[in-house]
Amino acid sequence: MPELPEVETVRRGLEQLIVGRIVKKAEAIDSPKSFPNAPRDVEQFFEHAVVTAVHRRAKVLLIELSSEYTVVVHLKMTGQLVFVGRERFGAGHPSDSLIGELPDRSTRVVVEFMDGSHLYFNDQRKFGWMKLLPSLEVPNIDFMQKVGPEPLEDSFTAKEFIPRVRRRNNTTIKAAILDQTVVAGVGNIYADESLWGAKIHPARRVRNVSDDELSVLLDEIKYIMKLSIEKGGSTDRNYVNAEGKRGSYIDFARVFRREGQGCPRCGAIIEKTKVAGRGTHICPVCQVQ
DNA sequence: CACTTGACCTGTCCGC
DNA sequence: TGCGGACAGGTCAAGT
Repeated sequence: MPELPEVETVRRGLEQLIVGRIVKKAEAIDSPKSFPNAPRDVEQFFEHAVVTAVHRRAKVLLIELSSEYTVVVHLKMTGQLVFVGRERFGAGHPSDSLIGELPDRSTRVVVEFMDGSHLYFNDQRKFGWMKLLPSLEVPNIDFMQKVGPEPLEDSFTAKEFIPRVRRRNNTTIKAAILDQTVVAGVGNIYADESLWGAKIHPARRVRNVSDDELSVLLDEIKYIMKLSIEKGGSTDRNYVNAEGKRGSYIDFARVFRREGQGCPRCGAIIEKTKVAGRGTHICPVCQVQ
């Protein structure tokens, strides 16, 4: 669900909404797992800290504070970071918001700013997490050391992509591009969409996929992710941006969640199967096993 | 070592 | 209407 385009959309929203705001306090609600080192040990690093920047690496958000600490957030499946300005209280809800009054029962962490606005970390399934780390330590954490290159960097070309995928030569192409150490940010939606774009069956072994096909696949990954960012990401179930609003990429999806409908390229009926343990959508004509 | 599977959770949907 | 079970999918630990 939140994959690279969704996390990037949240990042852009937060950059507009919370940079420059001063934290009053942060509170973890009822779920130590969502915020392993909160609240007692971390309060002093939040209090009166100014939000200086919001960055993204792969599917992780990095909210930098003037206290030289960084809030690291992974939304996993159902995580949301929603900002609510003071003006929203009493003003009713925007009609395009997917969420109601906050906090609600999925709220795990509440950050209150000095001006009365709030940032809510909601997570229905509790897979997501927030951690407060010294900013200097962030590049050294295990995740940062292992995660692969950003696919949208212009410097990331087929020349870098192909050998990284071929490290997983013995598995399926879908499993390979879902591997975050191969390339950052691809999840189930954009794996299916880009493999359809490149006319590659997700269950094919990497060793049976040519370099030319991998090159096309990288182009498709870049194209799909850029398009999805333009559309504000995919709202399949839970995903919302920093204003609580849905993204519209799913309306443009060619195969994801479109089983039983016609392939936009050839008209054949799109099928749903399982590859790499995930629900997988294919055109049985365009994507030959 | 490389790869696959199961666990982590909860809400939703489907069939009985 | 209620209930059990399957399903959703990002990541990591455990298993093959």
